[in-house]
Amino acid sequence: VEINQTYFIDVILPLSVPLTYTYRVQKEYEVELEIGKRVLVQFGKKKMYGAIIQKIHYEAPQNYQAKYIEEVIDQYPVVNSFQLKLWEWIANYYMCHIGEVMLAALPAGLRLSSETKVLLHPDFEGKTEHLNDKEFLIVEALQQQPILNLFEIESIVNQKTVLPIVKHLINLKIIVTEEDVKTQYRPKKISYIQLTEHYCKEESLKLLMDKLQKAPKQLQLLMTFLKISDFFTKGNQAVEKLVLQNQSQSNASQVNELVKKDIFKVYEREINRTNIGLEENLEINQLSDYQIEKLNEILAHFEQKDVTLLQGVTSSGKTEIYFKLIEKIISEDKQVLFLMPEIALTTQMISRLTKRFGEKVAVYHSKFSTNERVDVWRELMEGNKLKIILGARSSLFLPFKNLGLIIIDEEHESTFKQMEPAPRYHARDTAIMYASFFKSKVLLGSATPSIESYYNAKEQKYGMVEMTKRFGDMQMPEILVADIKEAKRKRKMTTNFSPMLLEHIEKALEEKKQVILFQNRRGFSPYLQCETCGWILYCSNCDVSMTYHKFSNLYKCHYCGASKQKVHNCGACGDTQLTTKGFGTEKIEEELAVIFPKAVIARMDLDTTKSKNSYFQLINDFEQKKTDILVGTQMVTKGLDFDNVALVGVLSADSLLSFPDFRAFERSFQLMAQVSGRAGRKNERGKVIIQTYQPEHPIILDVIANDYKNMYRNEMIDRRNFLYPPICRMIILTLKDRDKSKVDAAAQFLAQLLKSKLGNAILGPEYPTVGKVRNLYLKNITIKITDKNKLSAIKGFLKQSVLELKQHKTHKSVYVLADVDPQ
DNA sequence: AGCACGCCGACT
DNA sequence: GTCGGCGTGCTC
Repeated sequence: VEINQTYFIDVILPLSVPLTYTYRVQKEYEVELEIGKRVLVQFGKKKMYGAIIQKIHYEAPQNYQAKYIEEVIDQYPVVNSFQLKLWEWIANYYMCHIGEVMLAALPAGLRLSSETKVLLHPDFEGKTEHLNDKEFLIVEALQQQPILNLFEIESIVNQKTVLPIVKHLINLKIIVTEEDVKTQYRPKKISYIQLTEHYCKEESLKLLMDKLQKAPKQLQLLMTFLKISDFFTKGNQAVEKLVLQNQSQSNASQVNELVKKDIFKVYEREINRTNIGLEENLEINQLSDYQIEKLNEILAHFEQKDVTLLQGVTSSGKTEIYFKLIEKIISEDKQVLFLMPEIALTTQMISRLTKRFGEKVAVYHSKFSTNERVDVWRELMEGNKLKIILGARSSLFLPFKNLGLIIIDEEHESTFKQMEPAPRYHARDTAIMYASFFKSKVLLGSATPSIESYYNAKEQKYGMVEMTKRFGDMQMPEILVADIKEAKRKRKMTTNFSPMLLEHIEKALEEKKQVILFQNRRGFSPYLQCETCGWILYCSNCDVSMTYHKFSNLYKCHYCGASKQKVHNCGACGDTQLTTKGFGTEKIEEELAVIFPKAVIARMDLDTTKSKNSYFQLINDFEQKKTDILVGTQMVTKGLDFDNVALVGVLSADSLLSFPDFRAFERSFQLMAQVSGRAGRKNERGKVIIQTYQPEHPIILDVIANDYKNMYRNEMIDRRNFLYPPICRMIILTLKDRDKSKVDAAAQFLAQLLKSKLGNAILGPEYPTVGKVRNLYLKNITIKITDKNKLSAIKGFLKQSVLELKQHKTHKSVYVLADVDPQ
């Protein structure tokens, strides 16, 4: 090793940039270098970022002069080598930039980027005569408020381009700018109170007590402190400030008074927000013989295979088996990751797990604050306490050291796949890859597995364990079909409810039982149509109809969020005869209120569960039987264990079945089977009513017969005939541009290029179902890959072809994104 | 992502 | 003319 060599590091920036970048390291920082630590670096003219060290080496870049780093931020790495390897795998497999993976993986509190702040120059004396109007406005604002950011300046001068003005003012030495690097993370601190040295002596303490006779509140505070800290036997023990306040019934300012008088001293300690002091409940939950048998089957599969699929009908007691497995893994001093879809992460599950495993458990999902997330992250990185993480898909990115098992419950859920933005990763598939880094096992659980996973089990790639018995031999619900076509023909459908459904709701209400109604569409009605010419109100930015929301009295676009207030005339013929068509949860709720005026009706959809609290409130009210009928979207199908539900209604099976997607039938089956599982939990057999125009549809028949296997067989025939996953792998390239003809031309060019090498593996280009979103026209090219050994070569070719497309002047501005294994 | 550079329309 | 908006390219 040469003596004068300097170190260089390749870093990952928290940005969507295609490369890693090389920086030079000053001698003084060399000892601090470690892969996974963050360094502060300047990227571009002035912006600063906290970037992750990916590689440390001696190779000076050939074609440019590397910048020096600003500093090494961390004392310890924030990501470990397993995580970095995972990031690289995701970027590679899902065809995105590693910076995008970093953005998804690191909680916001660990990401650093600078913001430009504008301040008055220290030598500025207030002369403003020579300034123009806009410059004057900025200086004036800075005299009011000493620090401004660029957005604030934009609004002050009311224009988008402010940099030339700012630069001019800098040249005039009137203002300066600085790059302010801010952290969002604030550790939680707890204040403790102790006596000051002086009053620890007995005489001075006594004197103090005498002196405080005139201030009874302060005396009381002092006495309470002495009592809580057990001062006379244990000495000057610190007491938590809040505890002292509560016990002495005083407030912070009264405590501060004593601090001012130098009687108390305060110190703060950083604490972690993960579960503290929760007791582990060592009582072993007894498994039934059936559950023990199934657990042993799983363990036997794990001897041979890395992944096992556990197919268990609702309430077959999967959770107890999960718990036993978790127990086993943590007794080997390994960690467990328990993934669930966000909507299934209910308080019920969280409290069950924390009650059993105490402070070994942490929960991690998107409704957590960034501070809470960083605390979980740090505890995993630095501590040794956490053994079990329960979370949604992003908890895959936490810093595990010795993962022994990943459980993925509701494995079939499509929300495990991230759609927007990149990385478009599937948490199940990524978890299987990740587990292999640790040589650990994966358990997939579902009542209605995804076709892919079931196929992999059938092909002997995964182990498979089936649980067909419901716990306590509870019966499967009785499923009835209401033929809407027939009811309409007989003119018995005046509302969106069939006579059969109405009759059963009425009966359930009479018996004081609860009802769940499922309609996979929020809002009041999905479109507004002209009675005269058939015109439909469309979103002006997207290629979809606008949904009417009665509550807010707005027409909303569910794709871009745009809304319109009132529409009186037809956009084509100007007629005023406009009617809302179709129905969503809101309309169902309204019709119900008319038919059953005495019933308490609640609605659970995206619109009613925006806040964390409202979601729990809805579930709570239903659990406590305050609600008679719950109307909802997907949300009602998951994780709710209610005992009193006698009836579940699916209002329109057709809207599921007619979805333009190769997975529509699979999804319809899964959704209907899942809602059905909500009916009749204890003692009684529940009822499910499915309303449909197609009572003879094979999927409906499979749902009635609860025949997953038949659904699977038929689906596989279609997937083979029309070549869809799991028979092949799919990648969809989506091209976007504001100019429709540009997208068409670029898509045509790219498809031609791809076809020249891959032939009929390339489909399209074609318009997706929604051809325009947020004023961007879309076009898809689908790649079907039957030989999975060629997967990475084909991805390489795709990247290269996109680069080639970008070489052409006419096509270079078209945005291309890749979706690997689309959902 | 954010910033510089260069092109082009519209307003003093 | 010039200012400000906007597309394009580059950042170690």
